[in-house]
Amino acid sequence: MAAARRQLAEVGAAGLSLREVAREIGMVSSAVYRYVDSRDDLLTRLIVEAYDALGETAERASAAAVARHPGADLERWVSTAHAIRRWSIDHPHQYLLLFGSPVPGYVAPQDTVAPGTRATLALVRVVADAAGGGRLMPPSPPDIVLPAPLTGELVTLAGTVGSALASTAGSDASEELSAGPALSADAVLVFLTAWTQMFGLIGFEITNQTRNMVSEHEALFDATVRRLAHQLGLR
Amino acid sequence: MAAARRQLAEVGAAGLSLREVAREIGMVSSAVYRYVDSRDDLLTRLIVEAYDALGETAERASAAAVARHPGADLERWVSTAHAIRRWSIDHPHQYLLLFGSPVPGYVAPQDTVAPGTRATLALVRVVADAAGGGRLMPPSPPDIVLPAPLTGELVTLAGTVGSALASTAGSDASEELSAGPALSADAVLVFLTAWTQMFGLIGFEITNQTRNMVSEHEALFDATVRRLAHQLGLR
DNA sequence: TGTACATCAGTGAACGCGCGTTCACTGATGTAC
DNA sequence: TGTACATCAGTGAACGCGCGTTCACTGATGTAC
Repeated sequence: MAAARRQLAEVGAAGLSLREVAREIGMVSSAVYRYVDSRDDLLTRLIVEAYDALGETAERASAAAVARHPGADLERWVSTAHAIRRWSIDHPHQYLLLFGSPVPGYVAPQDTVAPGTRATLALVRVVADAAGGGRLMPPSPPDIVLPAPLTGELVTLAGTVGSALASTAGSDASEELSAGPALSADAVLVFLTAWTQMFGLIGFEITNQTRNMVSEHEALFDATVRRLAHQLGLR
Repeated sequence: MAAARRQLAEVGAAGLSLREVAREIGMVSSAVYRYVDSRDDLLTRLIVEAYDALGETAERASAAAVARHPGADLERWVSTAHAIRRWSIDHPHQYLLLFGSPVPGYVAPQDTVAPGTRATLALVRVVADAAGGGRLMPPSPPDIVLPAPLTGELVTLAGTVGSALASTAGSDASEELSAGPALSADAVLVFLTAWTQMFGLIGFEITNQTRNMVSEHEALFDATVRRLAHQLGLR
């Protein structure tokens, strides 16, 4: 697995080959079948591993921020976000394995779903905790009429998130109990917005879309993330 | 080229093969070298083609909106954005070729840079035109202190954008002249934010990151884009 | 303590596959006088 | 109108490559009595 991880880091998921992995550990290619069912199986393991690594990074940063300054939601949000970016920039191929183009011919099995939500949940927990503590003060939103089906979906999503948070509470939410469906549909919308923006920005940085335009990536990310916090109502 | 485009649409860039393209048009594999220098050359052409298609889509939508309601910046922004999303959703593999994981072993030559900016320029032109017409009314921003190097970069970028707009003016800016460096550093920051968010959201939709969470993609995109317009100050 | 056997990690050869690229070639189409 | 030649599009065979996967195997390590 370590060799596979190294190879992934070097050539990316699309170029990953069982034979090359075997070569690197000085094994004959058929020997890796002792440890792995197939190439797809190897990919799945790498995906789960990467999701877990990213998720743990986010959770640790979030918990550390709580330990430092309980109730300082803004700083907790910012450092969780920076932890996510840091890990992504340090592991670009793993990031792309998770959020980039799908690997041709590979279909992700169900096992990858749960670990895939960890980082996102760590982020949303910051918002939910602030909301639960009555500290969420979003600026008055622009008046945009949402179509009913979308509103319905956001409400449902708020519920899903609420129970997901509740079921994993205690792992790092040392401060307060997750209080049920604390998020409004509007908060969920803004969170979705923030989430896609964060990952969009990180993705652009990694795939170098911003070449010739931006070099101060970390500062730009920081400013972006603080703007998002403001929109969410984190103080 | 048409066959190559079809094949790209089917299997994606990483799975694209000269031999398969040749097969589809009923040619022997060596015959395609009459038309293309190498596989990389074919990829480059496809990239340029895709950038141009996306760019033209955006430019047309923008121009059409101006023709319908001159000065209605918000609607112009919204329909340009929707045109970009529409094209992307309809051409997922081409989108991923441009904005997804880099194809292993391929390095984009310089020729792809200019067409790569068309869609972005179409978007930024909407903002610049509104600013030039004195119609840009952004809400008071959250007070976030930008580090000096970032501010410097944003100012430079504003200048670059200004001259890029000026040099391509007239092509679709039928309404008004692009008035020099109309954008403030702050407007550039918010635009970058909007840009990454739009493409982040589209990318997530295409790679299906939002599975099980959102199905009302178009409505979500619309709401997002309108929020962004509000932040930019478009009315 | 010693023997008999099962488990296990890894070997090496082979399979069939599709790929990008080269090269000398054929035959049709166009051009010059 | 007819001949001579150049250009051009496409052929077919071959190259060397790396891939995922299978299969029968070897030899070391562990376990039972």
